[in-house]
Amino acid sequence: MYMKWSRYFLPTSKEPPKDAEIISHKLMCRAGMIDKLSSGVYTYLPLGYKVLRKVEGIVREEMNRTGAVELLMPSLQPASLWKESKRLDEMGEEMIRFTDRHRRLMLFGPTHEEVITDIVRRYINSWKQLPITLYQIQTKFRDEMRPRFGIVRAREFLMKDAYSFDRDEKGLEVSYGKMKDAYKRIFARCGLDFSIQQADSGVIGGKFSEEFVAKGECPELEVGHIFKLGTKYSETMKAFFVDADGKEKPAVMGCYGIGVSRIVAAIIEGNYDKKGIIWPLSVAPFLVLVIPVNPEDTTIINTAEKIHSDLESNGIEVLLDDRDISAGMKFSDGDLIGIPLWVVIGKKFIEKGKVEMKIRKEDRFFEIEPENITQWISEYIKREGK
RNA sequence: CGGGGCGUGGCUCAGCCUGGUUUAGAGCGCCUGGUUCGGGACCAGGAGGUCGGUGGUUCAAAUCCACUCGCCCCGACCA
Repeated sequence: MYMKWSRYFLPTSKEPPKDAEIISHKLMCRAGMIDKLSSGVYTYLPLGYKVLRKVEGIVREEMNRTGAVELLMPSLQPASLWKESKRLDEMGEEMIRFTDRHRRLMLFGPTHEEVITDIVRRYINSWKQLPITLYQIQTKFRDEMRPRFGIVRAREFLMKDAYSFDRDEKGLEVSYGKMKDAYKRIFARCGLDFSIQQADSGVIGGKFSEEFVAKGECPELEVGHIFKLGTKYSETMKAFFVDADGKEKPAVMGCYGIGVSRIVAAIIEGNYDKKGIIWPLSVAPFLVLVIPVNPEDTTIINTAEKIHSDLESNGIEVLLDDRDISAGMKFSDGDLIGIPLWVVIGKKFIEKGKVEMKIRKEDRFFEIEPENITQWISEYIKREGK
């Protein structure tokens, strides 16, 4: 749809809020992407939500490509399930709990091994149904002792969690390998520079885990963590299947998490300059920013609107900065929110019928005829790879 | 959870130590009019806070004391 800045909701600011420490947090606040409601609890404003959805889309595509199947589990869970897995006390205060009106202890899921194992034990009975990997993209709740760095360590955040079930260890190796490959593709597509490290499995348990750590100044990061769980949950929760030899065996599990909201921060940590964010094409909230320098000049504004609708009809997401403010402010805001390509319509259009393109990441302008814009952009996308 | 810090218009902050000319200020933002319009313009006018909350000390509290709530930082912890 036609998107004009004046009709959008994009509150940028010159100053970062006092409590922002790391660059991604500062920029997300200044670029009008997020708003803090409470410690570790954030609203994704339209621009931030758009980026979040882009990342989510990449994660979903790559999960589906491996043959994993998406479902959606509830955030609300009965504590009884966690008693069964013996993790109720282990997770402790980090789990947000409450007693419902029937005096039943409930909790907001910090992770979903229990729920998925419960589903699988009731529906998967035969080796013929294996292997299977199920995943969801969902809001998780963790009452962090100390929320930090904006959305990097939040108490409510978006996570993709996948769970694989195999007949045996060999199968787990295959499922695990597929996920690991998918993770590499996901982070690469998001423009993240990352490393893989062996890690402590913590409360999740299992015998082996690796974490994906995004490079940057931020001391956190970890953006993904994959585990070979083995039969920890399937045995304690009795998720058995009948194998080809007629014997009952526990499913061999793996689980695979990605902090979707954390990826957004990690992308910024690795893609910014003094002026603001520089979105990789793959996750940019808009691909093109159209700037009519003087919106009172009808020739300029008409041209801007025409370019805008031409691009839109070619399936390119465009934001038109139709605000009645100085050009300098538009440029500053444009740099801040990091839209990859700009089309600037100003005096050069009046003088010689040319507009200017700016490539954000190169911080470079060049002239172009208005009728060539769409083609140039299509080629640029192809060249840069989206 | 231990240690430290901070809460004053939408945002960033000054004032607090040495209570009383402060009808509580500034910058940014916002509104109106005008001049501007290629890198966060300028002039003039204007709106907006009772100083996180409660209680106390005092003739008098944004300023002192106590409690409380919220937020941030360091540490420990962290799929």
